[in-house]
Amino acid sequence: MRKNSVDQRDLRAAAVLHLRSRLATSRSSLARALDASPSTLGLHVDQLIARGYATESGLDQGALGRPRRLLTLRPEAGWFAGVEFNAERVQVVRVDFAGTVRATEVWQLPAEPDAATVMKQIVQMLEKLAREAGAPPLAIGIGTPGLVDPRSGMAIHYSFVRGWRDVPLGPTVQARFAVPVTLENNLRAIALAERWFGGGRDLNDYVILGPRSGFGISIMHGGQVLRGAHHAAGEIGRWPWPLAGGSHELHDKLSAPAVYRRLTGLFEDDPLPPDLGAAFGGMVAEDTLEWQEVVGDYARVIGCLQLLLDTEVFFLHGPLTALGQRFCTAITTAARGIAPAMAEMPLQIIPSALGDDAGALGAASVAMEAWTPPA
Amino acid sequence: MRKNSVDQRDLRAAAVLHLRSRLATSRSSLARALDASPSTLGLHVDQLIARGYATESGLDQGALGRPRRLLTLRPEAGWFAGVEFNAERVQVVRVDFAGTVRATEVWQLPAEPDAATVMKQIVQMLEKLAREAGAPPLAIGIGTPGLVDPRSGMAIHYSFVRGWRDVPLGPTVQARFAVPVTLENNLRAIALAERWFGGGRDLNDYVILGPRSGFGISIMHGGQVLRGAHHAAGEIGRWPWPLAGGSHELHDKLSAPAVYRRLTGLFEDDPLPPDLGAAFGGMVAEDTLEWQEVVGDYARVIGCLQLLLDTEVFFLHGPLTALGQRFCTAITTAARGIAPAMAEMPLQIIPSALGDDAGALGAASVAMEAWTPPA
DNA sequence: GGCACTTTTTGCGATTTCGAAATATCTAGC
DNA sequence: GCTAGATATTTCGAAATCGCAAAAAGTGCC
Repeated sequence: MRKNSVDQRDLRAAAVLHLRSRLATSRSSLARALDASPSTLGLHVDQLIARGYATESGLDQGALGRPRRLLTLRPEAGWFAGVEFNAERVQVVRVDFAGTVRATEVWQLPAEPDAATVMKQIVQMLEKLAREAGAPPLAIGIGTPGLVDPRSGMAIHYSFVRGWRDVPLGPTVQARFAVPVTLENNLRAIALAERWFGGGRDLNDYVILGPRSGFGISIMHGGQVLRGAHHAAGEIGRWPWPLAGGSHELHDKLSAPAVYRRLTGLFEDDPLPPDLGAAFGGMVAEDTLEWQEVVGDYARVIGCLQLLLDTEVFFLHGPLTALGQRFCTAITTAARGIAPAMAEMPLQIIPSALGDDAGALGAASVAMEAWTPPA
Repeated sequence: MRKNSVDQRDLRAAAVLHLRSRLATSRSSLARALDASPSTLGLHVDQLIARGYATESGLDQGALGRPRRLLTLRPEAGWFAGVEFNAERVQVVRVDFAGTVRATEVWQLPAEPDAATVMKQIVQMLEKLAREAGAPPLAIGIGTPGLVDPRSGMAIHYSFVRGWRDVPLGPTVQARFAVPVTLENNLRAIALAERWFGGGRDLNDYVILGPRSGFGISIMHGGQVLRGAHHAAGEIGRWPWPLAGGSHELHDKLSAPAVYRRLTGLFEDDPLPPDLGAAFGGMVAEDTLEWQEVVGDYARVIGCLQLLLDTEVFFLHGPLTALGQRFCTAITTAARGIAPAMAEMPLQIIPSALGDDAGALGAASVAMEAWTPPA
């Protein structure tokens, strides 16, 4: 129905995004990718070059014909700030205009912080990034746990920070830095991170598995993040488990702490190691019954998701990635054995190559996508 | 990133679609809806009128200002054909250019038909429609059970018709009628029917529940049908059930025949009434244990879907709609009791107002969306 | 009736985009 | 070295679109 078309300003913005993703490298390939005429696109590229956003970076001789004049974004044209936080820490990243990560910083929050403390810390770390960069960012993205309304910049609710209810996080930060500030849910930001910095570069359909203190997923479908009618899609941690008549939630079985307890035999109240990722990494791989049960639960959930969503790849994030490819392969195998229908199902589960930075990188991705070149 | 914009020909097509959906009724409201300038849109509307697709149908005086000149599509400007079939029957509808259903026809197929018989029947019924209309259709949509590739017009697989594998249904029909032919999966077509002819007129996010001979769903998200990476999304009938360690599939529990057997105590091999819808309609409503179990199973599945997809409405289709609002209300109530998380969840389940025609109407919707005015 | 006000529609110059042809720049083959 | 062929980029007139101002067509108040 609607053409994949864009108008002047958006055309330039789309060109910048394509160059940053390195999906297109010359005027002609950009024109093809953006479905614009070569002449129009040439004009916009010339403008981007004139304003210092891009340069020609040499020639690329194909097998035949006139060589393409390669286009590159100028890293020094500006930078984007990505922020991610939860109840324990705040992390920021600085990404230059070409999409290279230039700095990351983590700050541990005091125990049981309140909303004001978190907000203050976010602003302080952004200020530090700006000082180091010698310039304000072009845009700021914030990955926020809990419910978020990206439109208004309000953080609706997050139970692990005291007083975190209807916090005007977006407007507050915007007032301080006077640049576009965009909020996005944590996990959905990670979906974007996978697209811009991870293994989702050439994929339009994938799912992020996010077992951390809880268990949630985010869905990339047709190149767009699936948000749901009330910005609440992906909350499957609240599924009852086992599904038919269980008294638990999926959270209680598949979250990172839960999996650690199940694999090590710890009780509910026993203290957890401070760094779960390291703890999982140091585990000796054994085909214990507990291991098989955890793998089986994951396989069931992922198998169902695959039948429902028909996605291309599942990216595993969070501490459990330390269990490595072995864990993912075990899940795949188990899923194929659950039901005849699942045996033939295409299924790919991959531990994300992005580490703890994923959320902050995703937030930076949000900023990159929100920015458009000035008129 | 990309603007919601359209170009010349698509702008006219989008204008026609908006007029048909009665979401916009004047030049100015169309311009706002399509995000185009009033001047540009005026030109296109003048063209549509000049070519006989639309007319001005009076004035609408608002509270203030110059009255709008109402625009209407001319029903006699052409018609669209919608076809739906399964192993038992073929149904066609004729929808005029303004979106009014003008004729529907059903043909019962012989028992265990083969692919050639089905195709021949489809073509014959389309020919009859065209004869009655006195003109060939502007476009044809076909709602197809099983796997479908809308791009190539190939029907990949459907087990209940002999030899139904990689059938070039689209190209075959196109060769006969020389108009655009679009295939779409049965249930996904119904999602479009709900948008064009049912209760989904003002909704962008809803889910179709399709318990017929099997159990599947289709998902409308952000105004777009969710297809999945391999056109296979929504196949949750193949979920194992109960989820944790069940030896059944959801099909076996929630399909229309299964529900009928569960509610009436019939055995697997007992014959079913010929018209399940009528049978459900004639049922005396009793709070039996079986009823509660069926409702409970539906509640669990729908609750999980709601947490995952965060949709606005679930539309119930198929024979079970005959159980009425009572069934849907019972599911809603049951879902709220399953888990604490589900108690506060927004949840709306509605029996579709579209009857057995839904699939054919959806196919016609596919045709309407595929058509664009000639240059 | 006349005037202020509101909203829709139309008119027009400026801007943007397109399409196609012309030009540029390479490889391959003779 | 020259020519044919291929692909990329630029040029340029035509077409589409926009933004804004003007005109049209009502209501309500005096």
